[in-house]
Amino acid sequence: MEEKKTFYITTPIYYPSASLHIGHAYSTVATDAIARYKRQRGYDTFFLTGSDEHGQKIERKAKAAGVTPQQYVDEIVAGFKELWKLLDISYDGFIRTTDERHVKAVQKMFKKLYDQGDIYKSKYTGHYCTPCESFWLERQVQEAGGVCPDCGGPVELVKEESYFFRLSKYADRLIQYIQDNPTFIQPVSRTNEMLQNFLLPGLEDLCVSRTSFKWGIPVDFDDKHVVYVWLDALSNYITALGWGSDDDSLYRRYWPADVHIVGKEIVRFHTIIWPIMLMALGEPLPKQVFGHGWLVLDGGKMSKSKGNVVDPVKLCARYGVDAIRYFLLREVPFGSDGTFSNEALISRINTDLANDLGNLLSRTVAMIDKYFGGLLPAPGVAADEDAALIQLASELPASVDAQMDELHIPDALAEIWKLVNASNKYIDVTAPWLLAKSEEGRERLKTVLYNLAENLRIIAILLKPFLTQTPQKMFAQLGVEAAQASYESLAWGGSELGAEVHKGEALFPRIDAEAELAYFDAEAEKANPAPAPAAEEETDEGAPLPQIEYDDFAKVDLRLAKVTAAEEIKRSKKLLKLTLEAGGETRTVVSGIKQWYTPDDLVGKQVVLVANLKPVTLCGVESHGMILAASDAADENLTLVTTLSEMDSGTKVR
RNA sequence: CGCGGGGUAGAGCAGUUGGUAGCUCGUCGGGCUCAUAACCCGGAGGUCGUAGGUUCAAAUCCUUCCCCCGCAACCA
Repeated sequence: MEEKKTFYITTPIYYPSASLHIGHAYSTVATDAIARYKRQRGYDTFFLTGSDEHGQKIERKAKAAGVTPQQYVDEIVAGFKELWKLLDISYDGFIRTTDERHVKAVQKMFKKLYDQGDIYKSKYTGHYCTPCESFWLERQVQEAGGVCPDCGGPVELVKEESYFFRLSKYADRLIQYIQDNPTFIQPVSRTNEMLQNFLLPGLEDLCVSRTSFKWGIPVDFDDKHVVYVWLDALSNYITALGWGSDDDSLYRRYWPADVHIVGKEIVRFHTIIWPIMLMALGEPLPKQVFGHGWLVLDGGKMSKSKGNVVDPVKLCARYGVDAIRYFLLREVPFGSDGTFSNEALISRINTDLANDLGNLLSRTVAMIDKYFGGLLPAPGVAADEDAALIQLASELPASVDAQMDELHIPDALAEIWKLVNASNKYIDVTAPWLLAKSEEGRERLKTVLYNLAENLRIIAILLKPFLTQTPQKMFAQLGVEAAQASYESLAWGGSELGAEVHKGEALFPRIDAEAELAYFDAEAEKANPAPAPAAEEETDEGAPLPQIEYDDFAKVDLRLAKVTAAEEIKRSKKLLKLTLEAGGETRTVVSGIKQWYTPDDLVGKQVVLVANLKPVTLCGVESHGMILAASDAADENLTLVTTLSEMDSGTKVR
């Protein structure tokens, strides 16, 4: 008995700290379409999705909500599953990183890697905020301005004990693998990015445990530690198949994965950390990692405060699942970024779905109804214009395959639409309404309508992986029985003669674009009443800080200083290196004002210096203090603070 | 000179083994009346970011510069 070829495909596992938006829907719908396509072509397919549920952020959010972390994620993950149900996502497995099977397998994996020396215990220094009980990296603290990123309070330098994974040990092997397998990272442009940016410069070992929070998988031989993010999350792709459990039959059947579909932001982890984990475990690597682009919103990035978060649930309710699936699959080249806008969505629905496909079905069925009493006639007289049409229809499956083999989903749909468009044109050329007027014309008319019905049947079958409801509706109107609706019956001429057609509802009612856009505006207005959308950052920054004592203020040593020299820091987009003179003392200050000032602008100017700020190194230059500037929240405008009249430098400012 | 991607008709994009610049939407005009004011045909609209080079021939190859977008490192 010959075994069916297997196909294993995955989405990323999503983080349940908030509801999913259209971007998550995009990844998942695309993966679903590929999975359905492979199943249709006879592959023994396994499609995995899931949720990545651990980490400090979840722990905190749960605490804030007054529930346990488990309760918190349970609720959100239930929402994930609802959305996937709504979008007709045909996953075969749903892995949660809180699943017992996953927890056990990760512990086993951790132990194995530790025992063989690929994970080792070490210490690293970082910053600890006592009130928050949080541990922060140097970088995070710096980004927050030298304070706790969460509460804004002081942090203390501590050493935390951690486990580290020896990425460096396997780097050479991975580089070799990537070079030997040019299709491993897709699109190929990402291959260079990974090699040049991360692999060739050298990998640092990865911190894989934490002691600063508890919501994670405990390291079973050292219970102060929980497994930290990547080891936990990435391993889902094999733990879901039973790796490391008593029953690993799925693992043996499906691994290695044929393709991991991921967003471009996590290509790096899937093409560096994940393969190295597998190498260390002695398991085969996935055949391909495909990084797709993002749906960028028309008015900029999605943000709650802009009121432009696109909620897939609402869209489906308004336009139907297939309209949304079609838009996601068709609009954006798979692998590039694309724009999401209400205009583009409406345009796609109206042009492709309503005008082209829906109307083609409608006019075909109406004519069969009108001219032949609703019964599909046997072909009568053939004519020259038939041959090209039939050939196009016959070759269509292969054309679709050629695109799907490369995961060119939008192009596969475009191939199908070639037949839709050719059919519409065929009606125009053959002019059935004229044929209906004469007896000999009616013989020809039989052929024309048969050909149209047959095209529509083939189109519907080929659409099945992409649209989940429309093909059924088409079959119902065309009177196509289940036996003729399968992929196996795809060959030209499969429509049953005398089948009874049924005029039905429009597949996709045309949308009044103007009215619809007005509706969206009204919704946005409701969700986000005047005054004009305030950016999240703005509200944060604009909010008054708590009152302080004069003593607190007096701790800041502000001085006038004169800029004696200024130069760009080449490696940096933002930084200028300034040499200041203040009361006879010379010091170097690094300031993020490159965007607004050139060195020449600054030399000779009097500025206000925060003289007693702890020194810090930025882009390799040590900075002693900072200079004051006013800037708006969006960082569009910035101006340095100076004096109305010049005073001696070093003069105290208060 | 950190890495990478991109600059082609009003918009969004194809087009790189070099050989008369194409698609979708929009726009203008025409046709048709079976159909969801849908469908079909045609026109207008581009010195292919800039400057130079190779060539009989460059969107395509080489070099210069400009601009945009990610990533990385940075607003003390």
